[in-house]
Amino acid sequence: MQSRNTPPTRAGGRPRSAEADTAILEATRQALVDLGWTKLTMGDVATRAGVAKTTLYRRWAGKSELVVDAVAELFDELELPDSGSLAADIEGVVLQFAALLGRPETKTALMAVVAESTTDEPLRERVRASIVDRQKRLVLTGRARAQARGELPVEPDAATAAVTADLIFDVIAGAVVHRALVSAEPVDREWARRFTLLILGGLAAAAASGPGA
Amino acid sequence: MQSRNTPPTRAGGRPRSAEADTAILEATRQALVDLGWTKLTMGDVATRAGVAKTTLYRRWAGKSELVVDAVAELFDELELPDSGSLAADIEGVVLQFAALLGRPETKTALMAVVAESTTDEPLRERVRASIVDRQKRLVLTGRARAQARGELPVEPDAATAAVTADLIFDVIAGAVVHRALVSAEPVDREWARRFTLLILGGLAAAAASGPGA
DNA sequence: CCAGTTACGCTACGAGCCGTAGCGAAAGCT
DNA sequence: AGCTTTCGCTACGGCTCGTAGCGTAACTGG
Repeated sequence: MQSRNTPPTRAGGRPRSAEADTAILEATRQALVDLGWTKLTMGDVATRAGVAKTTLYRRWAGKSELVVDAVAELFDELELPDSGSLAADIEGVVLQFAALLGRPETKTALMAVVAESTTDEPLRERVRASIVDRQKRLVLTGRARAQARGELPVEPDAATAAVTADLIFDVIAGAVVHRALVSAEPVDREWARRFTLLILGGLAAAAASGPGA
Repeated sequence: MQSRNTPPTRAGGRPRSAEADTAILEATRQALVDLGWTKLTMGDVATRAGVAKTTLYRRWAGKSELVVDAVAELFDELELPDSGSLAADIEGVVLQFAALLGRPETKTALMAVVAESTTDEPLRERVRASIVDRQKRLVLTGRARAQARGELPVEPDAATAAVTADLIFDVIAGAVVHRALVSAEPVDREWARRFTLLILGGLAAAAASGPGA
């Protein structure tokens, strides 16, 4: 995964402990659950992981980078089972995102690192590579399947196809994040269903469909 | 606006300086621009505003509450000119949101306070009342206009109508925020146009429409 | 005019966290 | 062996936090 910072020079000495790495990341996630982003401190994580504070700073520049790597591992679990239809795939993506955002460690960390990244370009790139792209994969997969089934038109020009994919991704991920973290309302099957109707059929379709199945 | 904490007991003594209030909030916004959320400190804001640090703590519990009030004032400017059609109104809402999110003080502060609010319920309520509801107004206005024009069906049941409104709001606000802050790509007229097509006509319509007008 | 009440500026303080330096010991490689 | 890098530990200056204490300023009611 190339999470930690690579040692500045080449090999030849004592190798970095892989156990320490996993212990630190696990301790970071647990600290996020217990304390939240703000009250999480480097010293506390070191104590929890059973390593010295200096060891953390040898591998990560600071709290933001550490937390990004810690939560990024959770996004590895994301997977999209082929459910046979575009509508079902969208609901699947939505519920997958929602499950991750429901976890307390993700909830408190995700917005915080995004906030940091608005004034820290390298961090933003790290967030993109470690977290955002992992989400995006799901959307691209679902889109490719839908095109294979003939449910969505294939865009011949690669550039405009990429623009469309970006648009779709921002709409889906943005809506789920906003619902879960800003509105702080549950992203359940019912919400996913109505959201899917909106995305597939547009505003009028979503408004016309009542609460029933 | 009822931004600061009301004095605990009733009147009778020296009133709080209104000039200090505006100076503090203005200094807070400027500090957000210069330093960003993380490096902003209460002491620094006090110095910029020309007041004592203790004066800040008499009115706000901490950095989060202060920043919420400081950026909330910016959201007062939000207004939706009646542009005659639902499509144009949606583009208007999107560009209004985008203009606010483009400001450096809003950019760095908004995600930060949302992150804080995930582990601080009173703060979340404050964010909702001061910021989110101000955005929501625009969406509700546009929706009502569209229904008056016959562009959207009127939902008779108040409960389901509210659910639909919440859904639409999360989709629009979420997409804009995600595009601007997570993907960190510009929300320009072209993007607003394509987004509007997607919201109005659904996925297939958005994909079918090429880059041209 | 004068007592009562509240806000203000200022100073000072203990507490906590940051990020780094310096040390001796451990663990690999050639 | 000898070299190189990591590790745990301790200690440190610097910064921010949030509060306490004081004398002064501003406004109100008798």
